[in-house]
Amino acid sequence: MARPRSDEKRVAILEAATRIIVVQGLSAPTARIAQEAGVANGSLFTYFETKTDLLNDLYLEIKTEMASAILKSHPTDSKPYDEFLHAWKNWMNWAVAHPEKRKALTQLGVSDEITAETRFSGHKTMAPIAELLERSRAHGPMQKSPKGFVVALMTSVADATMDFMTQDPANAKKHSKAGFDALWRMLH
Amino acid sequence: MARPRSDEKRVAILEAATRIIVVQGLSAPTARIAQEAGVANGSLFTYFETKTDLLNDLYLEIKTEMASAILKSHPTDSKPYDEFLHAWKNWMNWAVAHPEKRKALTQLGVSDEITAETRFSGHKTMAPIAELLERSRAHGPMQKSPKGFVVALMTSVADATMDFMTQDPANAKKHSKAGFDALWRMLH
DNA sequence: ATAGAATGACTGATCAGACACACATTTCGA
DNA sequence: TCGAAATGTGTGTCTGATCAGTCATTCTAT
Repeated sequence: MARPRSDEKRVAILEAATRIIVVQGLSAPTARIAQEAGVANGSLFTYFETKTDLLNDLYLEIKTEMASAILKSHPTDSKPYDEFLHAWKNWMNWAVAHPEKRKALTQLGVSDEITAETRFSGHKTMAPIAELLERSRAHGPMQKSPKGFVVALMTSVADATMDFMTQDPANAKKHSKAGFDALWRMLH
Repeated sequence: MARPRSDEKRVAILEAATRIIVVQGLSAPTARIAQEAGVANGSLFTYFETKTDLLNDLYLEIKTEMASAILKSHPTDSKPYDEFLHAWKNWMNWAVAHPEKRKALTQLGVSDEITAETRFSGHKTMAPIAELLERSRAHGPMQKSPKGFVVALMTSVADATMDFMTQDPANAKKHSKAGFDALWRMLH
């Protein structure tokens, strides 16, 4: 059998794309991404049919990684508060550890290159976190609001918190707690 | 270069840009914008030196309009709650009445075409609203958090609320109140 | 008559993607 | 065991399309 199309290079391209997108935006030339990945620009298209495919794959890859980071070593039998706080800390830690992935994800998220299907898959990876949120707001003032609205509020508070942590890393821990407390107050 | 004669055409171009950007994104050709505005593509450049200038002007124009809509008929001698709720309602009404401007503003806000100066000017127009927020959180649990963080949280909750109202207009009023209550809980 | 506004064909630059080829690995016949 | 054909991966030059911005010219108001 011929050497399999290496998954390593695919990953290298995705990582290169992340780095380039952060500084050049989504209009970064594929040739620049290929160069950064140490691959010929023609080769890029043997791994991804089109630039759009590359961007969609990247979006999903990062979102999936983020979701699994949030659920890392998740305590199953704890109180909602502890469960949720644990997930929140994981989330914020991931954001601080991977600012470039988060930045790329933000750019991809508002791009119209990302298809509805891709967004839907992305949402599905966040389903366990949404479930956690459901349990946390079960008896609070938002129990009558649509689930999607509460999820949107949580996400937006998380995003704002992550932005601020990235911008002022010295007080990251403090901001993380303040953001969580603010969210918790919102739900109770 | 030639100086523009009519401010009307400048406005027409900005409005056309809003409409086109909503459906085509920021990569929409200037020729398309000019066409929508009923102007020759060369003429566009007698009103705006470059495409980047056009986008920056548009960002500021919309942001300024939004800020003044929020402060419309603002009650000066009321309690913080009433003042803030009034401003919130204005904000949400503006968003529902001008979904395309909001959409364009969102796109422009994340674009790297918008300069730091432009963003700074944009923030300045929101200063009165930030001031209002300051009064509303004066004695709450967030009084120790940096002003910028609290503003960011408010903005993100507002954005999420506006998104949901636009997406589910039938229950817009309900969502508006739910969003405000959530924000108020966050601050108290 | 003239100054400045408006025009639209044109240009140079950029970029996604194609394509023809080079090269590595596996298969297979003798 | 060995060489060569077959199979499939990787390359980089090339091309057609797109687009921001230019400029020689025309229009319009006074």
